[in-house]
Order: sequence, then structure tokens, then C-alpha cells
Amino acid sequence: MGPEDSQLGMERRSGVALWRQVADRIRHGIGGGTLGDGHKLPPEIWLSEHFGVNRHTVRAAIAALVQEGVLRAEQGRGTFIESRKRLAYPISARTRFSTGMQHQTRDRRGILLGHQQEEASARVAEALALEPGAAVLRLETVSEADGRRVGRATGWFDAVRFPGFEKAYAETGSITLSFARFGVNDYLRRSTLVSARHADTDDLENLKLSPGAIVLVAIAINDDLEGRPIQFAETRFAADLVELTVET
Amino acid sequence: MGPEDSQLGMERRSGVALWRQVADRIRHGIGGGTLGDGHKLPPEIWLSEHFGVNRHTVRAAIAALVQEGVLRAEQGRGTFIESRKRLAYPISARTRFSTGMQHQTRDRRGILLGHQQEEASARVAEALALEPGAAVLRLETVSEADGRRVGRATGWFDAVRFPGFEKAYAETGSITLSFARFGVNDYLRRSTLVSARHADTDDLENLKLSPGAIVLVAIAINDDLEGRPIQFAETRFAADLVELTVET
DNA sequence: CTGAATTTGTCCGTATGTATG
DNA sequence: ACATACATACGGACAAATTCA
Repeated sequence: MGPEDSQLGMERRSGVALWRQVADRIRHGIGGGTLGDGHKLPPEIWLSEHFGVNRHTVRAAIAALVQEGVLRAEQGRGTFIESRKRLAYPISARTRFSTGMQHQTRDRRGILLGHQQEEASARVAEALALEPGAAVLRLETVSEADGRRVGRATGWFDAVRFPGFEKAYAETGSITLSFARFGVNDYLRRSTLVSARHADTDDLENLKLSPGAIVLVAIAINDDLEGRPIQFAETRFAADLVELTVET
Repeated sequence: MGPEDSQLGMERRSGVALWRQVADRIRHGIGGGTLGDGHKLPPEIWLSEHFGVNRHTVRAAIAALVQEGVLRAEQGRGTFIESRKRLAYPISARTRFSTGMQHQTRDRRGILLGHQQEEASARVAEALALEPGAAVLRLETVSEADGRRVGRATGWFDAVRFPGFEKAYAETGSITLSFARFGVNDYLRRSTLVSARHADTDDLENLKLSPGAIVLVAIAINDDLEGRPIQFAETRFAADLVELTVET
């Protein structure tokens, strides 16, 4: 069969199809720069020997990545990398989506998917320093940068202090500008909790991801300058498009 | 043909077997507390209806999780959760692995897998403020907490300033204590870059993960108190076991 | 320009794994 | 445990488009 390195980490009967494992390795190799000279992918035959799988399996992997928009195949010429760099999203005391992205991309905006006034759960109440059951406003949003959906957020706000926040957000497309309408001209990031998981149905749909994709989950609390919490939010970022930078 | 919620995120022909998707969801549900009352998993029939798959598929998922050590099945009684919470790994100016974990776990240590003196690549040289090609020491390590492998790290150090660092680490099992032997009694985290990806071969082996698992990747630079970089490291955490907290 | 070499695209058949009932 | 349907993986052969000597 394959060359000397017949087993390069491809796990048979593991519940993950070989073509998906190969696709993940190719995608990762592109990100790390180890695969491809930046423009052209090695031929299918070379890849199939490199990974120790059949050419058809490599073709299935490539087909998935083409569908994903990572690769572009041209008959007779080769397969090319549709590369785009990861967006860096900084986390620091003054981190906000708008300030973070503005130096890297021209067009960025937040889209309001929906909103709802509800009673604060124990978790939300604690984060916002309210009584459990207090009226809070929940906003479901998607963030776009250069036309690509990079983040999907669920945010909670004190409904008493910020009535009609959803209207402000729908008009401005920015949390920062919306807060400004309520007299909050600056705010601080108190804490951020970062984890990662497979994308669920909602993520797949709203971030236009393919099954098996990974999301970075950031759970954050923002305070106003007096130290009172004004926002509790969980944001899911497409891990292929975004990386988080922590400046301490 | 499950109940009304036949589609709960289970993706057919996605390259990931249904039983593995169900296993991932159960593992995630346990971590989030949404599945099981903390000790016992719901019956297989309930799970099969909940996820909209056949009972055989749920059984395959449970068998995999039992093999993994996450669940324990007892004939006639039910399936029980071998529970453990996610470890929180703080990132802040004074973050170190040892200080971060010490309040959550009794037994923790770092294991030296291997070391090598090599010439600094452009990336490493820039991070450590050395000339490209300068002698650097690379350490490959695994971090254990309560007997579970939670992190796999590759670290680079100035070979001139820290000769024999690998011996210090092999003996102490701690970066902090190793630095202390060279007169560095404190140091600061300058920057951290966080991303997520699927586990590769090395991760699967060294963190004892199953294929399809996710790793959180943290790339960090540590400075001494004079602001000179002393360590450049990339750590891969098992995303199922670890979450990162950012205090700003 | 011609023809060989290279590379992707399509078709066949067969064996095994996955999912359901 | 059995039966059925579909997805996955492999092997081979050949067509179609491109490159280059």
C-alpha cells in the first residue's frame, strides 16, 4: 500500500470518516503553512501516499474543502488554496468587537436576529448582579466582517436600565454605539471564559459552517466605569476564521 | 423517527458517524450539566428519542464513552457518570500552570517527553528577541492534573541563558521552579493567542483523546521582570477537560 | 504544432462499516 | 441475532484539461 509512512495518524473505524480526517489535516496544514506553497496543493496521488489512503478518499476530502470554500480545483491544472487569514480578536480590559476588528477589515457589522424580554436565570442574575427573576433583555446577534459571518452572540442586559436596547442595536449594529445612547460612553471587560466545542445546529446554520466544525466559545461580563455589570454575553466564533489574543 | 425533535443536530453523511456525534453530545451534556442528574444517565430509550436515533446507535455511543472512562454501565441498574468538572486555567499577567491549578486539584505535575537543542526559527527568534538561528532549547512536555492528561506543550528557551533547563524541569516537573533555579523568581505573561482545532496524531496519543476531539491552542510569551522574553510556548489543552479564564 | 507527461474528473465493481427495524 | 439499506474505502481504468519539451 502506501509508502513507508502508511499510518500517519488516520484512525480507522474510529467513528470519524477517513475523508473527514484527511480534510481536517489539509485544512490545518494550510493554516500552519506546512502544506502547499501558499498557492497550489500537492497532487492527489502525492497526498494519498502521504496520508496512506486511497486517492478517492483524498478526493472526497478535497470535495468537502471545495464546498467549504477553502480550496478550488481546476481540471488538468491542480487544486489551489483559497486562503484567507484568521481574524485576530483581542481580549483586554477595553476589548469590544468594533475596536478589535476595525484595523483588519473594512466592512463589519452586527445583525440582530431576535430579542426577548425574560426573567433572569440564576446564572444571568449573578453575572449582572440582579435578583433572580429580574427583567432582562436577551439579544441574539450575528457579527459579520468583510461579508463573512465570524461570530454568533447571545447577550443579556438589565431591561430596566436599558429599555429598547434592541432598537439601538438594530440601528447601529454595534454594542458600543448602543450603550452610548444610554449614556455609557465606555466600559470595561471584567472577565472572559474561553472554551471550545463542536458546532451545534444553531452554529452551523447561523455561521454557515459545515458539520464537524469547531467554535470558540467566549463568555464575558462587561462593567461600566463604576464597576456595575452592564452586559453578560456568550459568543461563538468560527474557530477556522478567528483567533483570540489576550494582552495582559 | 424520533419524536417531534427528530433533528437535534445529528448530521447524516457528514463524515462523522452518528454514534460518535451522540457520544460527543453526551460528553458535552455531562460537562454542562444538562444531561443526567449528576450521577445517572437517562435510559437508552429516552436518549434515542431525545437525539432522534436508534437505540443501537445510542448503545454504540455509550460503549465508546465507557471505553473512554466517562461512563460506567451496570447491568439492570443503569449507566452512571464518572464525573469530573472542567479545570479552569486562568490567563493573566501572573498566570503559570502551577498557580492556576493548585486550588482545584491535589496532584499535578509536568512530564518531560523530550528535549532538543536547535536553531531558532524566524518565529521563535522573534518571540524570544534572539537572532534567527540562535541556539534555543525545545522542551516537549505533558501536564497532568489528578492523573488526567490535560495539556501538551512545546516550549522554547534561550539555550545560552538557561543551559540544562530540561534537567531542572525533569526533576521539578514545573516551569516556575525550573526558572527559579536560574535566578528567575517571578515572570509575567506578555501575550497569549488562543485558537481551537481538531486534535492531530500527536494530541490524540499524548492527551489520550479520541479521534474528532478538540484542542484549545494557547501560544504564549513570558517575560522576566526586566521585560526580556524568557519563554515561548504552544500548549494544546483537551477542550473537554479545560477552559481558559481571562482576568483583565 | 505535436505528443508525452501531469493532474483532475468520472465510471465500474467489491468489501467493510454504519444505522435502522 | 438477523436482515436491509446506505455510507465509506479501496482498486483499477479511462476521459478531459492543462503544461511543457
